Amino acid sequence: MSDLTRYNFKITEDKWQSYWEKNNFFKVENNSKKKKFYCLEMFPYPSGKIHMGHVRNYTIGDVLARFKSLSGFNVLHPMGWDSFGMPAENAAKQNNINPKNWTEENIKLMKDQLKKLGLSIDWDREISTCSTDYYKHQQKIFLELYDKGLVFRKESYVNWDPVDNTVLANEQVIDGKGWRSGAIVQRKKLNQWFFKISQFSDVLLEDLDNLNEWPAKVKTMQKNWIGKSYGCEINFKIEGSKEIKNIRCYTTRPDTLFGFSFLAVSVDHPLSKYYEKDREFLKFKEECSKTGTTEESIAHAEKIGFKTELLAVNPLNKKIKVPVYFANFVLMDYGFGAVFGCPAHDQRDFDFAKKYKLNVKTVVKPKDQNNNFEASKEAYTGPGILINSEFLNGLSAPNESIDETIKFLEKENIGKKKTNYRLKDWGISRQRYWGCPIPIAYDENNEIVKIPIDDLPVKLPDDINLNTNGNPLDKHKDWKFIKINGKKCVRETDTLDTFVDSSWYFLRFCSASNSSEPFDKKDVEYWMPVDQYIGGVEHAILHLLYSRFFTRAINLDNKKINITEPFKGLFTQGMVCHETYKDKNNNWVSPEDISTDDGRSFYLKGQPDNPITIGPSESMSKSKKNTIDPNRIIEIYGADAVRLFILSDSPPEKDIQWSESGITSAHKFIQKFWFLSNQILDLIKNEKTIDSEEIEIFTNQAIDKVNFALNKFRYNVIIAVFHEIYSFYKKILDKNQNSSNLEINFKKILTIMLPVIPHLSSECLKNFKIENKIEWPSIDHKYLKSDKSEIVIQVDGKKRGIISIKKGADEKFVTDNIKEMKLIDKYIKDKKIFKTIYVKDKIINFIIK
RNA sequence: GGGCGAAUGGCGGAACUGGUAGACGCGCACGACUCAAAAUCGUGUUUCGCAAGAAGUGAGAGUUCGAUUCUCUCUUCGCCCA
Repeated sequence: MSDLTRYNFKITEDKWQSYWEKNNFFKVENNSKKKKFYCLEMFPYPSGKIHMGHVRNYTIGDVLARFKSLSGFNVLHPMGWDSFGMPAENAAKQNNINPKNWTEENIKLMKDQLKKLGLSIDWDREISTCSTDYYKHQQKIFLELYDKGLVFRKESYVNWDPVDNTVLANEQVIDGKGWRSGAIVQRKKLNQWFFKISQFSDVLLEDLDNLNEWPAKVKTMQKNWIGKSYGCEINFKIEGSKEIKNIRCYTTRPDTLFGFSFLAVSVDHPLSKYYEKDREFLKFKEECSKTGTTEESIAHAEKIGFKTELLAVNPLNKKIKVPVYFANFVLMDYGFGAVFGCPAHDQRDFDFAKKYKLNVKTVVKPKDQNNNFEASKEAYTGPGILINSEFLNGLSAPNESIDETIKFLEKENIGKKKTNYRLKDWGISRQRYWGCPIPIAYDENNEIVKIPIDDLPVKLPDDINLNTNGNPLDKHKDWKFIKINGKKCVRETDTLDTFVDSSWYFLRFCSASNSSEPFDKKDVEYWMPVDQYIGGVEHAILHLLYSRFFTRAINLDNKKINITEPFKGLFTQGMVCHETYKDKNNNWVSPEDISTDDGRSFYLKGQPDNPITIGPSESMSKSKKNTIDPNRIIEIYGADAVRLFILSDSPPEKDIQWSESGITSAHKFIQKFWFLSNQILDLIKNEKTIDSEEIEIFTNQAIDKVNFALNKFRYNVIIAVFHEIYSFYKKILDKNQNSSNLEINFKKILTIMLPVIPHLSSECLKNFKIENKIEWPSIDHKYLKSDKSEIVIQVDGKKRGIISIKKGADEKFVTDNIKEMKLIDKYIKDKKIFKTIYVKDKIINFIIK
């Protein structure tokens, strides 16, 4: 007798997980005659607890990895830890422990949790970016890039917290104040390290076209981020100063030059040094420093200016002279730190001009307006025709007018055409302890000295006092002062941005155990590029762009690897959302703390007089208390149920709503299927009848649907097919007939379910005496469609009936058959058929009107 | 403000290149089992209508024999950039 007891997922899932582990089931070799498939999910930050976002990300990846593996590919599916970064440092500060211990402890916890999901990961290749085994190679790469001239040092502005004595990331600046100290953040100039990513602006942009397995959305975002623009640099003559005779500007709209009414420069512009003794200017500069450094904060801030006594001359009409301002909305990093203001055709300039009562002269009119058109309420930025612009009048803006203006400026030697990029060089210095040390020192003349290769890695010191202001490494005298070749040196105390760690980890996975080199050329040639990369869309720009930069940087001058694009396919999954709850005092409430008696109205657990209001479903976050702990759910329902549900309700690229009823229904399915499988096991012991065509057709079609859905990432459709499979085989069971092809087909079914619910499938397959050599079933195409087709009968495009007829029938045959049907007489009667449209095996449409 | 995308039952969603709209799940209703409940199983479930039938994929137009699918305008929402 078969096992008709309930499916004990705890025992079975444990059993298979340890079986896979003991047998090194997912260990992958670098040399194989099989075709390779590199499946990678973005590696996690080891916070100590997995969240539903991880569950979704890694389940999607695991389904693909298992599918490819069953399909005969040699699959690399590794996992690692993005383990440097601020949370460890903060936690260590709070609890007075070492970030290293905290991180390693978390990795242990999280690894156990991930293993409980039953992922097909080759743990032998596990890497952790905070281990010297990893970052020693990174330091080597850093020095190589330095030798290639891709690393440099320059002064740059940062958000400075004057209380904590530390640099803040943009997102740590809230309303102009430090998130921790609450102090007003200052802009401070610091010497910092940069990667010269701008050298690759053009190729990074152009090569986006080749990434045809990337979402268009991500490519657009990267394109906008790189922000290539064609414009013009113009040299303005300045009057009223002995020192400054010219100011150079960059503009994308030189054609609006006749609407020029002021010139604005950044407070950091070289011009500013002549105003350093001016108290009013210093006050203004300080005011500007409160604005912050992001483009967004500048855009939102009120436009303010400081008027100088200087005048700028309009190069197209030298009689026109306009005032020169310092302004808070001009960035030194963009263009030349100076812009010419044309209020009529730029909203920012318009706001500024209104505030300081400057001239607004309209020089472009929309095509359907007359020449008296005036941009009086807001700037007009659309296309049109040039007016009030002397020799430019009548040209169409923007294309024709821009070309013509540039031609003139070049001829007169006042300006020239220039391509500009929004993408800035990548600042990689972080004044923090918990990051990869920069392998650089400075000698007594403050000259840069590379740490010799033999002295690598530069290890982070363990004995560190984190409870100091500023960078703890800076205070660690033993570590900081060293000798290189007998010369006294001071170490660089900045550490690397953690985005550096994740910019090459996918290469490291190819040769995870190579201790002498970051990676082995042969391994990388075999595995790269990543065939499918899966992760959150929040990394659409920085992480992916930096990784694309890194592969090019590593390849520069000496082709170390055989690829330029690291990620052939990219998939960005949606977020996991949950309803939000608030109590009567407007406090967020966790879903675990609410109760209901009737399923309609809810109250705070144990407090029936404290009603709960249900808010919209939003992405799970600790602050809104709408998180669900995957651990708890796995405990209650099992990993297979969680995997099944997280894929079932929405297509993977869209957000998914977590629901209690959803996970219970997934759990019920697992139980139901277990009974079904066991009952079929019983049934196949009976005497066999002949092959059932019905089974053959259904099973082949089911496999076909699953194949299709797998290739298109329509994983929610796969789950729908699973339900169809259940109800079909339930009906077979009810017939209580063992067709001679039942067993073989049901085994195929179990196999195609394996990527999604590996534990249950493996257990069922084992009961069917299949344990090793499981292969993805092939399709017998003759069963995909029967020899009859259902033809829809339409009259005037409306569905009026359906007829089942042999395949490939011609129009006459179909019409003759339809004529015998009374159904159609009703609609056609004695009306004349004008025209008949017949699409073979699909549809026939009679037009009678 | 600019760019991109989305809108289908009470809800999540399905529909391959224009060809039976609503697969599958949730919820709900009814029924079976039960002293009863839970669990489980079965049936039904776009709307209006007793029915025949009609309408129907955010709104409005267009192309077409035929539009959820293609084109245009608009509305709302989301994301990114500003």
